[in-house]
Amino acid sequence: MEKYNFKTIEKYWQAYWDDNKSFKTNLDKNKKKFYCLEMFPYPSGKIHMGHVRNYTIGDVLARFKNLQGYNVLHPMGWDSFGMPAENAARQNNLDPKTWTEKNIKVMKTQLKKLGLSIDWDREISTCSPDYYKHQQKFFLEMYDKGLVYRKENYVNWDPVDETVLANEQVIDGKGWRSGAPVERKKLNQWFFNITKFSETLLNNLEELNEWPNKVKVMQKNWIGKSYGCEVKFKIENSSEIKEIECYTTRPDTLFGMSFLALSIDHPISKHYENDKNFLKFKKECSKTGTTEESLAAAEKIGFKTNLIAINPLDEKIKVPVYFANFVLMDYGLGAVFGCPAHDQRDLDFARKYNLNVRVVVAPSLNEKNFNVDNEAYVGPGFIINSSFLNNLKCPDESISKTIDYLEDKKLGKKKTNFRLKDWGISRQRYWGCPIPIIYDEKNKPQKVPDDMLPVELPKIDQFKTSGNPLDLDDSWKKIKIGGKTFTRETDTLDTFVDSSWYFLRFCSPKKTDYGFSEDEINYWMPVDQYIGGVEHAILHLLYSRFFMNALSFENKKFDILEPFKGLFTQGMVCHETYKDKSGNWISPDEVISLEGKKVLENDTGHEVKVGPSESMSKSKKNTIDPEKIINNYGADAVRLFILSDSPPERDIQWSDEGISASNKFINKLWNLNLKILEKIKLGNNEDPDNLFEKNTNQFLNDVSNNLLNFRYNKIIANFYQIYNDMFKLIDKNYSKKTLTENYKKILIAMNPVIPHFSNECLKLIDKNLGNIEWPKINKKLIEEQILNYVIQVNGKKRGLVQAEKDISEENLINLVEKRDDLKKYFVDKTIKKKIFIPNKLLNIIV
RNA sequence: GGGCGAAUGGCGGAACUGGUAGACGCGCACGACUCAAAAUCGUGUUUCGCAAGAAGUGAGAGUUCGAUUCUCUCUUCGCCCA
Repeated sequence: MEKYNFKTIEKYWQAYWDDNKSFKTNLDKNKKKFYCLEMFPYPSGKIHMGHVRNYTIGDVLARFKNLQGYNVLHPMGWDSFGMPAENAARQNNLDPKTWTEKNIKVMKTQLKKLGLSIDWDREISTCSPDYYKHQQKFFLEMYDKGLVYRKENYVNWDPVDETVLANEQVIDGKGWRSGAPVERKKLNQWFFNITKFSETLLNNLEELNEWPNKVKVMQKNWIGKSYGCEVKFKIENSSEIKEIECYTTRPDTLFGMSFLALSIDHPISKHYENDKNFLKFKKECSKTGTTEESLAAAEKIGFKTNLIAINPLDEKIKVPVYFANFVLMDYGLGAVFGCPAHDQRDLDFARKYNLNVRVVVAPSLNEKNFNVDNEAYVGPGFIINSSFLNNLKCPDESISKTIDYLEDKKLGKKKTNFRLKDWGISRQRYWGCPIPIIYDEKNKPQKVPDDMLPVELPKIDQFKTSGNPLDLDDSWKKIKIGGKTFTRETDTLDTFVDSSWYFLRFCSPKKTDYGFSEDEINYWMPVDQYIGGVEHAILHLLYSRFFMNALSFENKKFDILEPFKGLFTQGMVCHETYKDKSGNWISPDEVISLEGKKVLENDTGHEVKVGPSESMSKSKKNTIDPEKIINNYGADAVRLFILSDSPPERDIQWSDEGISASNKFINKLWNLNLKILEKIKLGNNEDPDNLFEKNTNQFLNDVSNNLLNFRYNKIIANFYQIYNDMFKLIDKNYSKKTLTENYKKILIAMNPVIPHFSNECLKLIDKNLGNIEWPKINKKLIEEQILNYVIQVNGKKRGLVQAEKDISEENLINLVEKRDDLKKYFVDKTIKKKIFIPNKLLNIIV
């Protein structure tokens, strides 16, 4: 058996595609376009298997659409701002730019080795001023439109590193690097007014019918539209504070209220600024993080004021007013009323401070003595103990009736509320896009003048261990315009901003005066198929959708507002995990498999504990380096395997057996190919049977269908099947014409998955092949003329009968009666009924 | 706690709108080639049974001539939100 020399052949074709710019795309209004985009990578150092999977899935689609004659846009770029670069710079004493650029170079070479059909002339990098200068323009445009504003907001502050932490950098309330308890700190920050589009972002989800439903559900929950009511509570005993307004989604439980709770940032807190105990309480609260999750986990604590609030529905119900750590200022009005019987949080609070618990909802009308102990009742039922609301069905009738009543009496008003908050975009970091704002002597923000854009990052040689370098660099920070001194904004933009419009930039990557050309956007957008990990299902996708709306707000720039027509979220790549005796993780490279199951440590020969397969991660050391695998088996084998074992939306197990099977298969294909070439050379004896042609068309049909439905694992099964078919048939004597035509079609159908192999084989058949096209399928050949009919007796399969297509019921029964092995099941019995499904089955009921 | 989804051989997974369960691959077993091994090729491989046959798609019910597929209840696992 001859070995397929993937090294030479893959190198040849990759150079060929590069030299000929085979995947270069231009706007061509006469051709139907297809925009295929995979989420662009963060240049962290080397590509990982997740990238391999993501980009292989996309590449198969792009190549398929190319063969189908579409004008395919398939670009690649780098999401190159972000914290890892700063961390690496600190560690290695260099600047983030150098580190990032080196990584990009390495990863680009690696991606090319995968044989991706990418138009590299459109390559972009978000950390390049050529990219972010347009982003700064967008920022200022949005500033002019009122979509950007500044306000004070809490951040996670690491007091040791003197830096702001992202939520994921806070682990158990402590900074991930310093280990110091994280504090809440108020900072002035910039915000995008994404909530202006809450309704649009929610409603437009409905038209996205090529998105996975689960992603739409997640976005819907994230936006979190709720219907409720703002209720006014009179304050009895204060000359300064007359009333407090609360937002609630459950006004029907008002009669069960036993306290009012305010956020510590509620305007009323100003009245307590001189109260030592309140300040102490506030400090206590600042110890819990800023996330909803950490607040939910934290103990509920309160600070009791002297205020007494009156229930608007019953003036006899008077309750104390607390400041509480679980009320957030940016949800609703920063004030809620507590109904302990029907809200777990309120119940915990009430038990702690010995407050009244009054049940106002019972599961059914015969349970009027229903009681709540330490578990709040939040289910449906009927209203009790609530005067005129009694017996209303909850929540169907009770909520709307209460709101009507409150509105009628001018005690409250109906209000829809969104969970979605405005997008805080300030980051106290160096390695990001500078915010194009300067402050005058009075600290008033001003736009950086247009002719001074882009605001570029200053070059830095060394990273101090703490603080933001931009803040420390006065030569950059201070700027003189027209004799006046200004101070630059030293925060940079959240990197999610960079990735919120990169898909637009790909349409006009070289345009210098603006971020994109409207003409090109209107041709290429929307992205027909977007492919990436489900971990970006909420933020990245929502922000991108917001950006389209924001850019076109008050000044229509393009025809479409939804950036991604189709979305596909691929699963992760997993691998077994290994630990040594002392419980340290061991990488697969250090583990050796002997006599089947026993797994030993390579160096020491010690036995290794094999753990469950988990998504590949550096911390668990269960990663496999794609470049090594490509070097050992070739890109085609890797592409084949990464698609073969599991449906692309599910997690896949990486296995040595798997990749080696793919490698073997390509070698088998190669040897079959040599045999076919020989047969083509010889072939002149006409074998009348057209099985080869029939199988070919069946194969084309299956592959086409599976390609369109993202059933890539089944495509690989189709490959194995057609190989098995060809292998069986190759000893027959087909004509040169039959062999050549059909084998070519098979190779073309394999081209999207194993492009190097396919191109090489096609070249061997026909040197002057030229452009290849997706073959037309002859459906007539696929339709069977002789079918296997299933014969059931009482619904149980008893055998098969071969008969011609479209046979009548009577004729089929005649055939069955001639078969002793089938006849025996019903011959002595009375036939009650016969069910005949044309071209499928016959069920005899006795 | 709420929402969404999944569960099929030793393993990854097939089965189009209810109509042959287990395609295809891995693994395993046996055989061929070889002094031998690797590689390669051939045969077999859901379970029980010598066989005829029976059972079988997480568990239990239901609808149906017929259910992996539809409905309900439960169990376990995954993801998202809290």
